[in-house]
Amino acid sequence: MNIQSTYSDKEKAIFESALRLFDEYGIQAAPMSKVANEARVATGTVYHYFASKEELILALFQYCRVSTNQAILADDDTRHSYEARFHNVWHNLVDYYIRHPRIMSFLNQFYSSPYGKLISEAKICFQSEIMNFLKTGIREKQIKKLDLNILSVALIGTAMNLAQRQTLSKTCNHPEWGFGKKALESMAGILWDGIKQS
Amino acid sequence: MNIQSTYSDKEKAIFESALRLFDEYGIQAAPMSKVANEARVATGTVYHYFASKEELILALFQYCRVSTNQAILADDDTRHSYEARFHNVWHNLVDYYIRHPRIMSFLNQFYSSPYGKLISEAKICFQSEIMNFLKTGIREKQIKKLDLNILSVALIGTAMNLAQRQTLSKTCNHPEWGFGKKALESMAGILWDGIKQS
Amino acid sequence: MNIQSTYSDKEKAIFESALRLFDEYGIQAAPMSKVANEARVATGTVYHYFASKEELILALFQYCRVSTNQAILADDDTRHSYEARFHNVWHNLVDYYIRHPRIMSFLNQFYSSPYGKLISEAKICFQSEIMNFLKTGIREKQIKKLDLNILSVALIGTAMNLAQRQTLSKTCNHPEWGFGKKALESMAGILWDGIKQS
Amino acid sequence: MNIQSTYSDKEKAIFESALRLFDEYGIQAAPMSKVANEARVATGTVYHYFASKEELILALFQYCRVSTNQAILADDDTRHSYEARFHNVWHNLVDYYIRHPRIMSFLNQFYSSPYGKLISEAKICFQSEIMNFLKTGIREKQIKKLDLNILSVALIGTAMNLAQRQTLSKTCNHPEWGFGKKALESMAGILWDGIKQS
DNA sequence: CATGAATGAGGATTCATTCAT
DNA sequence: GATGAATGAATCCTCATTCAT
Repeated sequence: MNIQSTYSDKEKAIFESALRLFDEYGIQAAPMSKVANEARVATGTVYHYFASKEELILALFQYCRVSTNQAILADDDTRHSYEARFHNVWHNLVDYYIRHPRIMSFLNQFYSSPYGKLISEAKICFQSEIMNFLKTGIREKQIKKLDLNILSVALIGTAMNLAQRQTLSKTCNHPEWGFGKKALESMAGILWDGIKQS
Repeated sequence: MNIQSTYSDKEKAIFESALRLFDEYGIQAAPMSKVANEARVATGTVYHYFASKEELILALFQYCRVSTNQAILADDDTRHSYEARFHNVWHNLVDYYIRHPRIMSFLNQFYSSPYGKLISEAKICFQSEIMNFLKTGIREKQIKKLDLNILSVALIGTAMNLAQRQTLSKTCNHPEWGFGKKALESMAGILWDGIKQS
Repeated sequence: MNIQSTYSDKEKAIFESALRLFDEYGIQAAPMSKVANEARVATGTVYHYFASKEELILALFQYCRVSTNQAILADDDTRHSYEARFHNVWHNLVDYYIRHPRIMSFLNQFYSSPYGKLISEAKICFQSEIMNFLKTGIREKQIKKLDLNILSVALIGTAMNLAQRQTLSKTCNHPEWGFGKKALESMAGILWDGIKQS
Repeated sequence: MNIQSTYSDKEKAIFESALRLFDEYGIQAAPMSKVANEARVATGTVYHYFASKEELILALFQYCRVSTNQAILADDDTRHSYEARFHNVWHNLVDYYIRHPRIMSFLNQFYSSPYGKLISEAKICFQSEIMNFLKTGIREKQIKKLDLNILSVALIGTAMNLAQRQTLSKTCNHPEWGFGKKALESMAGILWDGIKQS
């Protein structure tokens, strides 16, 4: 049961087109007409599905939020050790953003733009499953009893920042800014060393 | 010798106006005319100092970059322990962004927008002093011999993400998203525990 | 035999919806889609009955024209004195517009808009029954031998203007602009005094 | 001291252009771009002077209202008999609309459109000088003690309606709908006979 | 240097109309 | 007949930029 099945083909085409153009021009500078063109629909059609550019942006945010959420915890397996699960979650997050640079770009722009202020609740919601995952770690005394927001910052802040640089290193042809498998592993290790119950 | 002294009063007024409006409307949606109005100058005057909107944005980026850089390492004191210095640097970064939310907002927007791709070199440069600080830690065997970019991600990714949430918690009136002094301290502690040479 | 019986229920629903929306938004600014919605039919259905927006407007004009015409002379009774009949016709006209403000609004808009120029003949036709009524008055030496158009202006100009103000006084909550029964009576009296054969 | 001197040349050009296009297409269907073109200015220039199409329409209404007002009572001479003055005022009104059919067209459209509801007070104000003129007639026992609004309807309703038909008779090439000098005179006579103190 | 009126290309949005179902 | 998704031309308005004063 995939969330994406709740969107029609046209809506999905519009989302994909928007993601590409938001990445290329920036959310605010991307014209709706181009979004429509690239989605192979008429301008009016976009407005048939989304009342305004803002509505499209918010719907796209939900779409990305849910996709990301699903990807991160999809293969979380409680039979594994918490340490392994933690590594896995963090890697999933990084991987997801690296494999979907436009979604990362969009989410980053969204959060830092005025739109970010529109979603107050939604945002918390976004992270609630990760929050639960971290709570479990504390409850099971696998990680230190730290502020949940702090743990979340440690997990998400590093993953986002790292994926962003990795993507930038490709975009800008600066491979030396990028990371190898070993480097990624060490980042997860730093976090785990920092938060594990010792 | 303050960097800001190299800008005239009008330029600084334009920068401040731009920071406010970029925060309110988003960089791309903020009109030059409003930037001019709020800076109490004529539209033409802005174009006297900055050839175009893009030039203004890039100049503002330099301005913010340098300000931030100065603030972070201004009081670094090599007579203190490296651990203390690390905590200090990280806190300075967080503090600076929290005390200058518009600068944070601008830098975040800048990096996630297409402008971010314009500054390849500049960006690295931005972090070079922090890089040096981290190199020192490795050379002096205070921290593990990790990839410098990874260490930089750990430092900057967490600080940015944390400051952003702190600011959002105020903007959105959700104090529960914010952090107390103790929580901040623990974040720095996690990092240090993760990277210190044990 | 009512004129309205020649229209289907759907057509009448569309007419009513159009009258309401033309009054609210103005003829040109009222969208066909809203006309359809409010008439509880699909957009395409409107186009099934009326080839275009212009056709709808013209059909609605006929509809209103005939309704009005019928209402004004419906109870004209040649057994009464001409003076009484004149008063009655004038009052019927005023009453009809006051009781059907949307029809008045539509006809006013129609006549003052470019559509008004489309109906040359039709318009005269519209007034032909009133013209006949006035001719009778002259023939029977009840009223002065004046230009028929002038008499028609006296009758219709005052009735329209008065009804418009009365309606506006309600819409704008300015009862002092409105008229009582006595004032209405005096208006008819002025006209009669001005045109009667003395 | 002409009211029009308070408008710049560009504003007046925009007004004239708007009057022409509002007459040709109807207020709502006349595009601002054409208004600008015909006024020989750029689109943006129109928006420099008028914040929106609605603002332009309201400003134009004021402009027309004042012009009309001035024209009607400009040559009113209290040394003449009240009857002569009454005829003069009524003729001035008719003449003004006939000589300025676009102003008449605009005012008619304005009053019958939704904009008409915006001006409540302004409208009364518009007629206040005519009201005073009528009051004088009553006070000096030249005309019957009738409701002022009724007198105003008699004066304005007939003048508007007559001018409208006269103009339509030209536009539609139906000279038989029009009026000669004698017919006009008789209309004023009807009114005077109806309202004069006998 | 400073001003702000003027420009006009470009963007968000609407809406009359069509047509496959 | 009835539907309403789809179209895209047309509209209102914005805003980066210029330039005469």
